[in-house]
Amino acid sequence: MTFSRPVEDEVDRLVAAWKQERPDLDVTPLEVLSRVSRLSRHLERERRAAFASHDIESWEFDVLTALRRAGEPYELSPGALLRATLVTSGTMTNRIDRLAAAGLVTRRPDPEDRRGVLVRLTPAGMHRVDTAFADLLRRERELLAGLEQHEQQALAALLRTLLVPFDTSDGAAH
Amino acid sequence: MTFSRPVEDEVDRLVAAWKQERPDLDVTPLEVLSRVSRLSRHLERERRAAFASHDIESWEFDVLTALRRAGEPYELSPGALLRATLVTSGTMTNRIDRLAAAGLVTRRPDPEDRRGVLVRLTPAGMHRVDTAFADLLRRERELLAGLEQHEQQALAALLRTLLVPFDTSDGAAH
DNA sequence: ACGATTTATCTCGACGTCAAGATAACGGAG
DNA sequence: CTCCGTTATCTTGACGTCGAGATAAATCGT
Repeated sequence: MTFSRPVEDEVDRLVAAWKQERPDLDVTPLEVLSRVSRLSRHLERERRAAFASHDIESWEFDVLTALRRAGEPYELSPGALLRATLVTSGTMTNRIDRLAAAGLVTRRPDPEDRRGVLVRLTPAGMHRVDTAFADLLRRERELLAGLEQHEQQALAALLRTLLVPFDTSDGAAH
Repeated sequence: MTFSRPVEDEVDRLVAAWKQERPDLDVTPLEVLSRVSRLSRHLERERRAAFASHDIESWEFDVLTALRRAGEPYELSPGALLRATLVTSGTMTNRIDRLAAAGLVTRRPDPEDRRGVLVRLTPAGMHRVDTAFADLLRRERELLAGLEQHEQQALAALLRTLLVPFDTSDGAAH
């Protein structure tokens, strides 16, 4: 059995400072949520660096992977894409415009709903995303190397509990 | 003893879709990291909503809390602030400008280093941040209500492990 | 059929962030 | 004391996102 050494991260210091300044408040929620926010920020930087070598940007990747995951014929509506990526509709329109200009997706009217359009991955987009994704997974595995398999599973399960309420009630962007 | 029901979040669906489309890849890193990113995004929305009622914005809060935590005399350099908030120097300059214009902080030259300046919380800024912080903690506690105390502690510990490498090697923004 | 409501997407202006570079001052080596 | 690399902050321009509103079509109740 290994005992955890007193290794501190920035959040430990942050919480200690609050206890000093506002001993009347219970700041334990920060132990979890502040770490989530900060880790996410660090991850975003890592992603950006990882993608730089593949000539792809973070936001492009998010959209292309959603289409890639959808499977044949790699086609989704803008609405489905914005729900998958947690951005607003204006943002998604803009993203699709730029991806189409880059030849990574095409846009065509939905034959079954004349309000809608369908966004489809091109072969070029497919190749781009598959290459970048493999590399991303490799780098992410390294970031998790500090945790045992079972710890990763436990962490995933705990995070899922927090996430379910958001993903159940419609967390759709407008 | 309670058995966990098969409650799914969006990441479960996302991982399942990848296994279908790319059975050759091991996508388990996403179980953790994708949840961190998505949860952070949801949290940011919650924060924005919470702050709306206090006439304060998310980015303002981040800067003001850093100063508040610092304790008497509630004064830090821009450099310290950008390290605390994980933004770049240009962003921080801009933020301080706007906070100063709003009368929530003041800026004065550092008497000991003529390159530097010191940013200090005003009484108005202090009041603003203390009110908003109490409310934020209340809301965050609700978000964590789905987890027992010991689960929250376990989650915090696991996240710390992932965070330490970033916070140890200088994760400073430029 | 008709009108009201909902849904899907796009338009546009305001805003915050980033990245790179400019400026100025510090601090150690010789 | 001077040179030079480093550090601290600010400036600037490009860019991506948001949020509110516009447009158009589908859906539902009567």
